[in-house]
Amino acid sequence: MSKVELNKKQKRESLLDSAFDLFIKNGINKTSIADIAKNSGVAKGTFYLYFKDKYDIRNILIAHKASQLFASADAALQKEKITDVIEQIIFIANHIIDDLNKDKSLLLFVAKNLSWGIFKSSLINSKNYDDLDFYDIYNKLINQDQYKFIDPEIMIFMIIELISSTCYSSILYNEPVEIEKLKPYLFNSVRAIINEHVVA
Amino acid sequence: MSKVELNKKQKRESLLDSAFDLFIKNGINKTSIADIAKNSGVAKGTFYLYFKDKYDIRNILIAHKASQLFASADAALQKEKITDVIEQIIFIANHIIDDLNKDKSLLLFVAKNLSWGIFKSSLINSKNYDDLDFYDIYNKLINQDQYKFIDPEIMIFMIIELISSTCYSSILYNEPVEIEKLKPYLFNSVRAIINEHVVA
Amino acid sequence: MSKVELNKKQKRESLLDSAFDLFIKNGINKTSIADIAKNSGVAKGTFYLYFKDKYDIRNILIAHKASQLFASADAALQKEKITDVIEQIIFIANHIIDDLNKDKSLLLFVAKNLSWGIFKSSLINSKNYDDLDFYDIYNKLINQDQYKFIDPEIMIFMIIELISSTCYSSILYNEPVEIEKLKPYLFNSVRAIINEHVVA
Amino acid sequence: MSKVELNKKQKRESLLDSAFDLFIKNGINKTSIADIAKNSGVAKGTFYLYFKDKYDIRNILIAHKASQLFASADAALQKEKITDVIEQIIFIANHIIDDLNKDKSLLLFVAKNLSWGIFKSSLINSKNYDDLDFYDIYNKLINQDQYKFIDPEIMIFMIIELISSTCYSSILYNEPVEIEKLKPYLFNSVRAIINEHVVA
DNA sequence: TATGAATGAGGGTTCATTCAT
DNA sequence: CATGAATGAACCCTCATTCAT
Repeated sequence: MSKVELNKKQKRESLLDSAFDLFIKNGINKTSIADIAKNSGVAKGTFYLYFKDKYDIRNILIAHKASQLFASADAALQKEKITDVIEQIIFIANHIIDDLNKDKSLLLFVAKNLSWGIFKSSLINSKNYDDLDFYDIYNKLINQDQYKFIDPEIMIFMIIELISSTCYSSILYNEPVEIEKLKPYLFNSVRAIINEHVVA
Repeated sequence: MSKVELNKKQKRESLLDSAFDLFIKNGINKTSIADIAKNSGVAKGTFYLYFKDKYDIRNILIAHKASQLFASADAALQKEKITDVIEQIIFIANHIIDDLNKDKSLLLFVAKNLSWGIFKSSLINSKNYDDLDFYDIYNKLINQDQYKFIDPEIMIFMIIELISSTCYSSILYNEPVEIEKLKPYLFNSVRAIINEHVVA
Repeated sequence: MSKVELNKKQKRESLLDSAFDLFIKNGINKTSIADIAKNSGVAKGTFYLYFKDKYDIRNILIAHKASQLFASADAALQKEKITDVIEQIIFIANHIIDDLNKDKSLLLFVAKNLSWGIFKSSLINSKNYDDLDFYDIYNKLINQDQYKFIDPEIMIFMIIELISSTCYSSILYNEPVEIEKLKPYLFNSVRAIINEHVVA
Repeated sequence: MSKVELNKKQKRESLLDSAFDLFIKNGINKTSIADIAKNSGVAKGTFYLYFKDKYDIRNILIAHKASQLFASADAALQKEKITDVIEQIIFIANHIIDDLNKDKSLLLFVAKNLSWGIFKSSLINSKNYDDLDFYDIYNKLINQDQYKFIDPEIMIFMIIELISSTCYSSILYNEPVEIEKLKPYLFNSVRAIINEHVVA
C-alpha cells in the first residue's frame, strides 16, 4: 500500500472514529458533519471525499460495530467448551448483551439503528474494510451438523430482533425489569424459538 | 364544555392530525413546526400554546395510534367466539399486524418510535384525551382467570417487542421473508413465550 | 395600510435597493443573499420572506428599472412639442440612451439581463408595486392614430433589441465606436425599422 | 509536431470539447472545473496547465463557435451563385440563423455570451488554433468593389447585434413571434441598415 | 388567546485552487 | 507534465423560537 493510500485509509478511519464518538455522545441528529470533520482534524470538505453524508457513515458504523460485537462474542466462545449449538447461540447472545450492558452508549447507537437490512449488508461486506470474519461466524452457526434447522435465516432474524429490542428498554431504562431479571425469560424464549426451527 | 374550551380542543386535535399526516408523509425530521401549523390552519406561534415541541406531539401521537390499534383489534375480538386467552392474544396480534400491513406508513411511524416507555404511558393516559379504554383491554387480558401468568408484564413486553421489530422488516422490506410467511413462526414464538409464563 | 404592512413594504423596498446597489457594484454572481440582507439591515432569513432567491429579486429589479427608464423618458417627452410619432420614439430612445450613458452601472445591469420576456412581464405587472404607468406609455405609442403599424409588437421588439445590444458595447467599451458617433446610424436604423412597419 | 506537443494539443482540445458540452448542457454557472476535467479524462490540476479559469475557456469557445458558424455559412455561400453582396450578407445571416435554430443549445451559449469584443478578438485570432479563415471571409465581404460602404465595421456590428439579440428570443421562446415569421422583417431591417451605409 | 414577521445560528454542500507526489 | 487529495471559505437555505401587535 502506497503512502498516499495509507494516508487515505487513516483519514477514513479517523472520520469513522470521530463520527462514532459524536453519535454516541450527542446523537446523530445533533452531530453535524462539521463536528465530525473538526473532531477528526480534517477540513469539512474532506468528509465528502470519503462519505456521501451522515447516514452513509452511520450505516457503515452500525455494521462495523455489530460485527465487532459478534466477533468478540465468538472469540470468547472459542475459549469455552460448549458443544451444544443451541447453548453456543445462548452464549453468544449473553456475551453480546453483557457487552452492551457495559457500554450503554453503544447499545443506544446500535439498537436504535440496527435493521435486518443493515445487518445483512454488514454480513456480506464484513470482509471489505476490516478483518472480522463475521460471515464465517454466522455460517458456522447455521451450517453445523448437530442440528438441522428449518429456515435458519428466519430463526436468526427473530432472535436478533427479540434480543435487540428487549435489551434496549431493559438495559437503558430497566423497563419493564432490569436486564438480569429479564435474561432467564429471554433465553427461554430464544430456546423456544430455536426449537421451533429444529428438525427432529 | 364551554365554546372556548371546545374551540381549543378542536385546535389541539387539528394540530395532532396535521402532525400525523406530515410525519408519515415526510418523516419527523423533514416535518417542521411551520408545516404542521400551516397544514392545520393556525399560526406558527399557536403551536407552542398546545405543545412543547415536535417530539412532544410525536409521543402523544404514538400513544394515541398504538391505543387505536389495540382498541380496533379488541373490538374485532369481541365479535369472535374465541374463548382461549392465548388464542385471544394471537388474534389481537394478528389483527394488529394486518392493520399495519394495510397501512405501511402507520407501521413506519409506530414501529420506529414505539418504546416500552411510551407504550406504558399510553396505557396509563389512555383515558385522558380519547375514549379508548386501552387500559381496560390490557387488564382484561392479564387478569382473567383462565390462566395464571408469572410476570405477565414481561410477557406482554416481550411479545410486543418481538412482533413490532420483526414486522417492521418483514412488512416494509419483505426481509427476511414476507409477512405471511413469517406469521406461522412468529405466532409459534408468541405461544412459546406465553407458555413460559403460564403456571401449570 | 396598517403599521405592519407599511413596515413590510419598507423592508421589501430596502431589500430591492440593497440588491440593486450590490448587483451593480459587484455583479450578480458575486453578490450573496447574505450581502443583500446585511446591506439592508435585516437578518438573512428575512430575505426569504420576501423573495424566492437571487434571481427572483433580479427579475423584479430589471422590470422595475426598465419601467423607470421609460417613464422618465416619457415624462421628458411630455415637455417637448414633438408631434410626429416616429420622432417621439426616437426621442424616447435617445433619452433612454442618455440615461444609460450617464449611469453605466445601470446599463450593465439592465442590458445584460433584459430579455423580451422580462420586458413584457414588466409591462404587464407595472401596476403592481409602483405607480409607473408603463403599460399606458407603451399603448399610447402603439395605438395612436397618426400611423397605422403592421405588427407593432415586432417593431418595438426589434427596436429595443437593436438599441440595447448596440448601446451595451458602444457605451461601455466604445466599441466599435463611441455612442455619440453611433447614434446617427442607430437612429437611422430605427427609422428604417419603423418605416417597414408603417402602412402607407 | 513532436509526440509530446501532439499529446498536449489533444488534451487542450479535449478540455475545450468537454467544457462546451457541459456549458450547453448545464450552463456555465453550473459547470465546475472538476466536471470539465472529469469529462475530459484528465486530473483537475491539469486543467490549470492549459487554461486560467472557466471564463478563459468560455471566451475561447465562443470565438471558436462563432468562427465555425461563419465559416459554415461562407462555405455554403460558395456553392450558390449569388453575386450581389447585400444578398450575400443576407444569405450568410439566414444560414447562421438556420444553424442556430437547429442547435438551440449553441444559440443559448453563443448569444448569451457573444460580445463585440469577443467577436473581434475571434476575428483576429482565428488563425491561431484552427484553420478557419474567418478573417478572410470578413474582409472579403467588406472590401469588395461592388459597393462602397461607409463605416462598414459599424454596419456589421449593428447587423450582428440585431440578429443575435432578436434570434435569441424568437428561436428559444417564440417571442414575440417564431423565427420564420420574424425573418422577413429582420432581413428587411438588415437591408435597411446596409443601405444606410452604402455610398451611392 | 392568537398571530406571523423577524431572527440568526447552524446545517449541508460545492468548488476553485494548491501542492506534494 | 500530470495527478488528485486536501483545503476551507463561501454559499444557499431552513427552522425553532420569540415577541410586538
